[in-house]
Amino acid sequence: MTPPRDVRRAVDLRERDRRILDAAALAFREKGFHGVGMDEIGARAGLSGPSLYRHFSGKDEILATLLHLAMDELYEATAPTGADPADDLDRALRHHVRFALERRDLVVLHQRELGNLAEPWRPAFTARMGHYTRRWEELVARRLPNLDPDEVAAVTQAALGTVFSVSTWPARAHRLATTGGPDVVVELVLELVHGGLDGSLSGT
Amino acid sequence: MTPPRDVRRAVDLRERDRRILDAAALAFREKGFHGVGMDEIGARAGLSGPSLYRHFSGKDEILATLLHLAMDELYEATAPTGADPADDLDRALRHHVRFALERRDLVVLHQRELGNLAEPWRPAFTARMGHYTRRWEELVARRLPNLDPDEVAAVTQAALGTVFSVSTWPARAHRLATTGGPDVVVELVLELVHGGLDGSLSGT
DNA sequence: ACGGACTGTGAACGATCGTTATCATGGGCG
DNA sequence: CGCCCATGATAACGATCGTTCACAGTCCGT
Repeated sequence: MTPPRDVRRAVDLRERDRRILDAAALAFREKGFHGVGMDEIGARAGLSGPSLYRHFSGKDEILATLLHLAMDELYEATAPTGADPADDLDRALRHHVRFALERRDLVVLHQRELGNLAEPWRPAFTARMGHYTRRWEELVARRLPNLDPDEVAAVTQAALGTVFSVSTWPARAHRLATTGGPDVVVELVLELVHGGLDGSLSGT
Repeated sequence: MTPPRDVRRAVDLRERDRRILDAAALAFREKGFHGVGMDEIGARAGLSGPSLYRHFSGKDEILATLLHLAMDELYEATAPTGADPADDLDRALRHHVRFALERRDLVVLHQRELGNLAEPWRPAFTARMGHYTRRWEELVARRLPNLDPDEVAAVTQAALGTVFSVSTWPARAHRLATTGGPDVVVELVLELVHGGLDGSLSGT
């Protein structure tokens, strides 16, 4: 009998693969995709470099898998419920800030290593990115109906920039999360973003 | 007679060096520091790979020079005039947004390649980064006096994340700048940031 | 005109990279 | 037990990297 799968997720993994991916994500965040060798990824995961090829077809697939993992999480968070537009946007923002706090490695990769995604993974991922961006712009457009499409796109990117910056905050700014817990950071960022969007309600 | 220099700037260059640096900045932005070879940098600048060593001691120094160039521009923009704190913050923000639009390559490097800065350039640049961050936090703290230091650090990073996101906006969002000119983007981003900061005036 | 400093080139070196080949080990099952 | 497939390790290959070397052309002061 085939094991049950969550069809909406592009990636499903065994436990050993997760160790490899976690090690790779951390290493990629620290030194960049091209700055880390297969031997180092293997060593961090507790095995040798060439053994990684028993789990992935190569370094490129490891990166592609990590980017898809991040996209799984981020895309789901943008699902509209059809209810109050402001609630949908608020929920998406909260989920993103929390994810940027808990999986800094994945979010940093999503910001920095998109350009290093190789064939044949690039087209499929570019398509997913398109859907993701369109959903975000819908969330923003519903909240700010009097903006034209270019403005919606810009405001969306600015808001995402604010949210994702959490994953690159230096230790000084990150202390807020370690002392007060993640919720403190979530509320602070949401206050900033919502305040900015409220100010943009004035129209063109 | 020694040529006159602007002492506040860490970097001063001849014209040929600028071509090399521009080519390197563009290549680094597209493929990442480790993803570009010296031969490619040279080819983009109109010469061969080994010729670059007539102008720089190596690849690491090219990156270090680029990061210092970005820091020259960004640090100057954070100078307080002692006048109205709100004006100082506003001027710094405007300068940063405009710089993130005009020199996307340098700003992207400043965001992504700090970790690839090698010895012996790392300590000096880390020190400059510290001064830069502290000046920014002062600008924010003067504008929001009832925030504690950790909150100031977090709000500062979030605002910088918003501003610097401009340099990574995709084409869709960037069309605002090509159709309406850079000022449209500057005003939009400033409205977002100021709106967020106003909302945070409510205190802890 | 001569000599040296400056700036360019192609060839080549050692190191490291991603990947493959080859072999060892061990658990599940006839 | 004997077999096999999954999973590990070591050695090695070709490619590419950053860098150095040896050399050629050009400009300029004497």
